[in-house]
Amino acid sequence: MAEAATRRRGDTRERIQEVALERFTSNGYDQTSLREIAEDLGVTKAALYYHFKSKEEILDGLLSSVAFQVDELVAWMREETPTHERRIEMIRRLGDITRGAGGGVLQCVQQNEVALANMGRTTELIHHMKQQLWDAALPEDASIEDKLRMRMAVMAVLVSSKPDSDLGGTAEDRAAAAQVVAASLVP
Amino acid sequence: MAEAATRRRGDTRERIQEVALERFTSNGYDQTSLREIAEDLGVTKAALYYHFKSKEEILDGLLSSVAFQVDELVAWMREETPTHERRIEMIRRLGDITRGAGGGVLQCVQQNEVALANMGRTTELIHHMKQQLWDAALPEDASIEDKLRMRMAVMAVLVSSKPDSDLGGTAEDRAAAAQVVAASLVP
DNA sequence: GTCTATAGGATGATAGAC
DNA sequence: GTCTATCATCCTATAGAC
Repeated sequence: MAEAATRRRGDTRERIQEVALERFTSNGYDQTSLREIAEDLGVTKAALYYHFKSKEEILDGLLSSVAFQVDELVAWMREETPTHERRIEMIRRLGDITRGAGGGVLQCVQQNEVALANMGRTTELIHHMKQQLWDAALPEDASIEDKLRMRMAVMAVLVSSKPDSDLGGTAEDRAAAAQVVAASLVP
Repeated sequence: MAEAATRRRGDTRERIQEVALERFTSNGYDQTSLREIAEDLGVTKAALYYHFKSKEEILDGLLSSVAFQVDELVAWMREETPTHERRIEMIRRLGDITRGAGGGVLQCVQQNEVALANMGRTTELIHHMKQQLWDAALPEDASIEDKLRMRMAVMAVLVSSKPDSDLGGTAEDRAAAAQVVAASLVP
């Protein structure tokens, strides 16, 4: 059977993050209580507090894992001056991150935009991540239209990778369509 | 001085909706308590319950005001079979709604997507509104790419009308850029 | 229409036993 | 590492006086 069904002692921290990410994304950060997460895992709330010192820290743990991947992408982008082709490759790599391990975190961030917009450290982390991406992709004096195009290209990738997207088709179909649309958007 | 500063007795219902919309949009629906709204208005929580029978009903009131405008747009769209030009005009009209009276509601819906995704009646209302828009704009057998294009065009309009958008420029600049980008997206 | 007062419950978080 | 028990706080919502 699936390994997810086994008890998996010793990696409770990871299991907490898994369940939390899933619920934060589908039900929302605010609407997900620690009680729910604990019950899902078959432990008590108090157990969660042994692994994380607050609810926000559970989210921060998830964020920093993907922040590392975004930092790598930004660093790669900064190796050369950005061209149209390079920006397209950047979107492609972002798609890989979104579909890869921990990519659900980006979904989670997008789905909870407002909820995470007034949360101190978490908000700063997200804002910094986005800012770096935009700065690496476009010159600072880029036109409003180009900035908007770049943001929409990124959103196309995120929207299309939503599992319950009402676009239809398989995940692969949607990812392919997203790349085509994104390519036509990127300045 | 501004009329907003005057006491305006007798339209408490509207004032509640104004304040609620503002806070739902900027701070999030879940993170906005009725206590905050009441204090903002200089009344007590109990007073809110005289005008609305629940928190959700405050939101529903806002939603139905914009649902009417969307219904009109859908009806107009259905007068003729949709063409590229007609879809562009649809996006333009949607932009008018977004910037016009009650357009903030669309912002609010977008900003609180997850929070409003599991709320019974409210969720249905939103889902129905979106579904009608997509159905009116595209044939039901449209390709995934075309569906995605249409959705991104709408999102471009919404993103650009966000007041605190980090795109820079005036609201008019951003609206103009959004129309250009949307036009290049619409199938 | 607006108030005071309060019910009734959920939540994030902590203390301390095992 | 996980538990029981509990705290303090906040929330939505209601009852009833004015």
